[in-house]
Amino acid sequence: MTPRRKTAADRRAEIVATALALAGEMGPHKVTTEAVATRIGLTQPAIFRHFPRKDDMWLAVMAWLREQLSARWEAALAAPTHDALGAVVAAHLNFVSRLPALPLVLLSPELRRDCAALAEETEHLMTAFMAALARAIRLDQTAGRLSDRTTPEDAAQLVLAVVQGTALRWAVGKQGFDLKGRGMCILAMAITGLAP
Amino acid sequence: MTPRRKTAADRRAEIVATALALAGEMGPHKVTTEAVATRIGLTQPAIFRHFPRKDDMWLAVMAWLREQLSARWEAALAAPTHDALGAVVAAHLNFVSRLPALPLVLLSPELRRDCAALAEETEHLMTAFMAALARAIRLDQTAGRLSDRTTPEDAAQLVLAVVQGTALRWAVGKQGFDLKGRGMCILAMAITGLAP
DNA sequence: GGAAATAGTTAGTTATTACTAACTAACAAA
DNA sequence: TTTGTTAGTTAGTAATAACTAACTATTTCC
Repeated sequence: MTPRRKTAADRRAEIVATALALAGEMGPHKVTTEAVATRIGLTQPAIFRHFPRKDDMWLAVMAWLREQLSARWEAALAAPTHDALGAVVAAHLNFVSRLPALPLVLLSPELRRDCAALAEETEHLMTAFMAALARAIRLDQTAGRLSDRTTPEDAAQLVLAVVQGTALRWAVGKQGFDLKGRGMCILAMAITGLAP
Repeated sequence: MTPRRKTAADRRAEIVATALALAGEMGPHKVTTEAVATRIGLTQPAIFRHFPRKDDMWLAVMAWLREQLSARWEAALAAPTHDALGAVVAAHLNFVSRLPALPLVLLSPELRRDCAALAEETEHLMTAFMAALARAIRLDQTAGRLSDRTTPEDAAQLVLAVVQGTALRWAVGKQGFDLKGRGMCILAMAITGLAP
């Protein structure tokens, strides 16, 4: 087997994408360097030319996720809309729908076990998401679409819990329902509230 | 090292407790039979006298969790209170506070990877929790403490997402905040709603 | 076209970990 | 006291998976 050579940058990107895909299919822990390599059509040690430690591969995955996600949050916040919070959450859920691995990778204690840097990266990602949610909520509050009896930061905690809880149940339950549909519906309930 | 012999039932219980403790300390995946055995003070193959496959150990863990949790949910539902939903959620969070492993074990894709029985058990546990939440919500609805514009089942999805999302963030974030306090606070927001 | 750089290969090492085989020692009942 | 049952041991196997060393082949640049 002699595959076409690619530039290191292309190959790195390919490895990152493959790791994410495999994580979605069989859980982050089952993503071995062997599995990644054979899916791409390489031999296993080839992975180590691009990522000296396996953890470096996961770090690259996290970096990619962070880029992608924050780009989408920003786009949703920038677009003029009558529902900033809904736009951000919808953008997020849309992206996650196509990447079942995301909640698993983000929240996998397996991956964080020895690699402190990885744990930090996921913390960053979550706080960045919280910040985006808080910004959206503030926008909606000043527009009078959301109440300002709670601070944007507190409200963001509620929304984050709703989104992550739903996404995780969707991911571990083998994607048994429409994530975006259900997620937006639950968010609507959280906005309306359960009180009479 | 010749430890006191225990009855098989006692030893099984000890192994289950130890597995849970270790899962909380270093993640479910790091819970090897060796780690469990040495913490107890046994040799590694002794584990296999009590659980022929390692998966059987996790199944026993799940069964124990299910017993404990449903007992607490039932107790909370049975006790006369002016806030059934709050009581159930508080009981749940109280229990989880003392067992950081619970969200990890419940939602770990690692554990479910090959063992279908384990995946089923966790499904059961989650649906049982949903059912308990729905019952509590129905009680509060008929008492006029919650609105009945949403079905108890739909509302339970919101509460489940809130509880699981919060618990998971607490567990992976190394228990960096007071789970019960924060959780009840977020639940209160979900009940009040974010709308003006 | 030749040389340097580099993507990739083959062949292996080391560590970990679930699991087994065969034996031993404690306990319980006759 | 003896005898069967069973909790536990020691020693070892097979498989997996991260990582390394040394070599090869394909680009790219002069």
